[in-house]
Amino acid sequence: MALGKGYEGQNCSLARALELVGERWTLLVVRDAFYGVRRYGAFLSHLDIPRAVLADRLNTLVDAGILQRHRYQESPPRDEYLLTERGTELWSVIYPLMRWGERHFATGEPLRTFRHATCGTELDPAGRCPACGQADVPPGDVESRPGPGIPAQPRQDPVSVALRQRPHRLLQPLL
Amino acid sequence: MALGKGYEGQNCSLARALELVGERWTLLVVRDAFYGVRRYGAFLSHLDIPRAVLADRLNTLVDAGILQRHRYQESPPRDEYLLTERGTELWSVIYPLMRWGERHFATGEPLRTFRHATCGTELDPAGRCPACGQADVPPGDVESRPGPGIPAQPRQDPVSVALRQRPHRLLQPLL
DNA sequence: CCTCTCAGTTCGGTGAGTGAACCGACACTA
DNA sequence: TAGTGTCGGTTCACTCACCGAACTGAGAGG
Repeated sequence: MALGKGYEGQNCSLARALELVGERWTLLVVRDAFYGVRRYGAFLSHLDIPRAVLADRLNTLVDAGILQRHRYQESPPRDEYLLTERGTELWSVIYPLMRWGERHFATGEPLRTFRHATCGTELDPAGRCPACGQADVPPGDVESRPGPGIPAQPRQDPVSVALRQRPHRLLQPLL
Repeated sequence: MALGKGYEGQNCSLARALELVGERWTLLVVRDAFYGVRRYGAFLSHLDIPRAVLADRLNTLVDAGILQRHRYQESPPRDEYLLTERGTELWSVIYPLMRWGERHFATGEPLRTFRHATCGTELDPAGRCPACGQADVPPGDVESRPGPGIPAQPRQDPVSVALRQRPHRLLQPLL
């Protein structure tokens, strides 16, 4: 939500959630984190987001306990950004919103499909596995596959390429 | 999401959804529509949203087929804004986001609870009815009740007052 | 050294959000 | 028939978030 920050008048929990997650780009960053994107440069090239905005969003998400920084090398110091438990719970928001957008505003075939990794069945629009009957398939058990709708001029950044090449389990590192 | 408009680079359906629903205030307007708010003035006083922004969001939502205008009197001409089918489907996004905000950022007891109207059971965080086992309780079958956490200085606008006074079925007119 | 990469920060310009004032149609009252 | 109030906006000046391009700084590699 291209947004300012506060909704002070609103004492509703939705307003508080939107103060964090409703800013422009934020949910796309979180979605990429589900896809296994973990590094500044990967978010940057995949999202075409201004560098300053990305730095700000990552900091905000870390401060909110949605992402955590993890130092993966000391010299030069480099961090990656991983979803916390709190962040992982946003799957139940992101997935239905994705499916909603796909149903109503898609231009063709879906670009990605999501399956229950343990049984291979495609998830229903609410994120359940129709075969197992499992109610909330946790994102760690979801496999994302490239869908039938590949655009004419696909993006060439490393994240897009990796996502097109092979099925991939959510939350696992992509690159 | 205080946001600009486009995420052109992103061919993902999430980005397209966010172009509509990700702007600042938009999801709060839609939530109020679920609560049964239907008129410009009611949205205005309940949300404390700038008049111009509200007018813009209502137009955008109507153009996107999420709300529909309904002329309820001719002189002077007055419209109300009702959720379409497409808009109603956003319940599966709004409800989990509300519960997520409540779990992680609430300051006290919940302000509202949501029950399956036909059996009286409180919905689980995913929007299911634990008693009936009904998977997706449609918003029209959800009853919203004032919760235990009433703020010290409650809002006095008509919508807030009505929501505090009595249980109320979603999508039914509030005032 | 020189160059390259990575992860940011800085900075000037633009556009969305803000809030107060204004507007026009109509109803109600005296 | 003038005066007042309501409702649903529009207009306008201001600010602040976003934008993109340039810059920085630490380290790697040659």
